[in-house]
Amino acid sequence: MPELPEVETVRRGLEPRIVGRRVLGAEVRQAKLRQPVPSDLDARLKHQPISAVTRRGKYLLVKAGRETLLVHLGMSGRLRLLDAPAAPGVHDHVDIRLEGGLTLRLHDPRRFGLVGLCERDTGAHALLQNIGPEPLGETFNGDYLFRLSRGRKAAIKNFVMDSHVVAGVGNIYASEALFVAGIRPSRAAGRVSRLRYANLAWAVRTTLEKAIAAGGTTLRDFIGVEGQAGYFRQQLFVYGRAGQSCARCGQAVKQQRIGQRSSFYCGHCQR
DNA sequence: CTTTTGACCTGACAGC
DNA sequence: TGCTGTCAGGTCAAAA
Repeated sequence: MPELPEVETVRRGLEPRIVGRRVLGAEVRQAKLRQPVPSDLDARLKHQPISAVTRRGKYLLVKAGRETLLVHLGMSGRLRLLDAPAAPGVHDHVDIRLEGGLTLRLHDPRRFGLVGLCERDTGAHALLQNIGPEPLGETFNGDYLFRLSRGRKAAIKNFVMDSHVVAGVGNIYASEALFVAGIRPSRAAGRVSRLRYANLAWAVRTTLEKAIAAGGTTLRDFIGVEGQAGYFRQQLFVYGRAGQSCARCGQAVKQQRIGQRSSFYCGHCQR
């Protein structure tokens, strides 16, 4: 479900409400997520004061004392911040209880999400070790993509969705950015010019920024921490719009499977 | 090294 | 009303 803009929406919703509060305890009802939820989650988080909520790619990091809680929402994860205790429903796997009667609750039907703890003090975690640059950061640009892509034969859509190449770009925003940049998603990554990579880097950045401004994209699962939907869906050019007309040229948007994932593009505007 | 495939899960929906 | 197959905002290890 959630790509970078959705996780950033969650982060922005959480930060002002939980920073400064202490963790009272953690309840794990289902430990079998993408990785097992640490059995000492409660012991290590209890009494710790939350000092920051940050993001790395699609990972959310909650700094609590010397510990750092790591959360990933996978395909179907939702994080809600409850103002009052409420009985857990199906797929409500983890609760983090905070001062002030707040509960941070992870709901994840497919259980591709993840709740973990980083190394004490350093905040390091194996899953964060080899992630590419932040697409909204300074080191991400066309030259970086151009250099890294030389000799690569894989489709450029897979290339930009590779978390080792750039963090946080998933199936929706890869399709959208490639449309904005005018590049066909099936094109070999190594056969795209420096200039077009500059366009793509810009397209990725602006697409993500606009999506964040809209509170993310709600297709089915995604909601913010207060339960609100994101409305970037209304601004999608191609994703999920197969057969509908391209906003730029009017031709029907096409759908094609690339690397097991649905991809959407305009055959006229994207080469 | 790069690329592809299969695995991990549940739920919604289409078609029979 | 079932049943079956397909699809879904992700990611990783293993195989090729």
